[in-house]
Amino acid sequence: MTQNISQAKYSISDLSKEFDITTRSIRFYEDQGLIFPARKGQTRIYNQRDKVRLKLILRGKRLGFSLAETGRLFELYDVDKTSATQLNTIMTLINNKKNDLKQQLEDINAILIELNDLEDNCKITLKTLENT
Amino acid sequence: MTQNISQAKYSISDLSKEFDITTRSIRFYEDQGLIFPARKGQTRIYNQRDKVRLKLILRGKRLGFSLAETGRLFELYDVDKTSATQLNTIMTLINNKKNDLKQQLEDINAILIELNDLEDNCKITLKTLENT
DNA sequence: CTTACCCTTTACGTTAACGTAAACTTATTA
DNA sequence: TAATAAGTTTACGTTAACGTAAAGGGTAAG
Repeated sequence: MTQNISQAKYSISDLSKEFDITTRSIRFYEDQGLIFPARKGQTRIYNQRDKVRLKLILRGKRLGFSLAETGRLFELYDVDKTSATQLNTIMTLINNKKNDLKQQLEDINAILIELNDLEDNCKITLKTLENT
Repeated sequence: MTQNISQAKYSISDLSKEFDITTRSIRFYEDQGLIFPARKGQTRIYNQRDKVRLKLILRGKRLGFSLAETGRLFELYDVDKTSATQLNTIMTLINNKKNDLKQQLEDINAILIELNDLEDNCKITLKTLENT
């Protein structure tokens, strides 16, 4: 009783429009081993999994991750069939990444504070200008 | 009564060591107009202001800012002698940046949650391996 | 004086992440 | 059937952010 669970399928231009990136970029990510869409003939067919990966790739980019880094993060998700030593290696990687991200959180909060100060200064200066 | 307030001075290699970057990078940032150290002869002399800027440049990099973006942020700090319309433009820029950063905060929190899940899975798998 | 070290400028090389163009296949529409 | 649209591969071009090497000046120690 193998049900044909209807999986959503997308063309490359579908995803291109949805994520507002070029098809060139999408093919490039495949080239770098980050996604591996199915093929119908030679045409690429993307499914939900590919879509999620694209979303993660773009999120990574916003955070300044290289494609290689994002690729390594993807690998971390295939934890099955790994030995204890491998698991420990993975946990080290995870903790490194977490520390990076915590540093980024600090950075962002610092900049936000500065930007708020700047904004306040602008407002004050504006008030001053109005009173002339 | 012009006091000679003793300003700290640094050589390029001082800063290179302190921030763990190459002198090439430091000169490059100057090339891009992000810092403008004084000169003694043709040797660069850096002061506290330059040091702060370097710190900000590196923080920007950690957040995925391009040097050009960081440069634009630096310009925002010179708010003096600007007209009201300019101030409004600046405040728009500030708000755009703030929105970007808030998006990054969301991104980072999302990834941190995923990493924690991953870590939990690793731990569980490790426990399982121990019980064999 | 020369050796060593730190500084300088000039300039070509390198990597990541695509842009862009050429040349071609497949499918749909007029 | 011819044109249009969307897909493909191949491959050279581009930009940012430095790396790296060459060629040289300034000064302090041996």
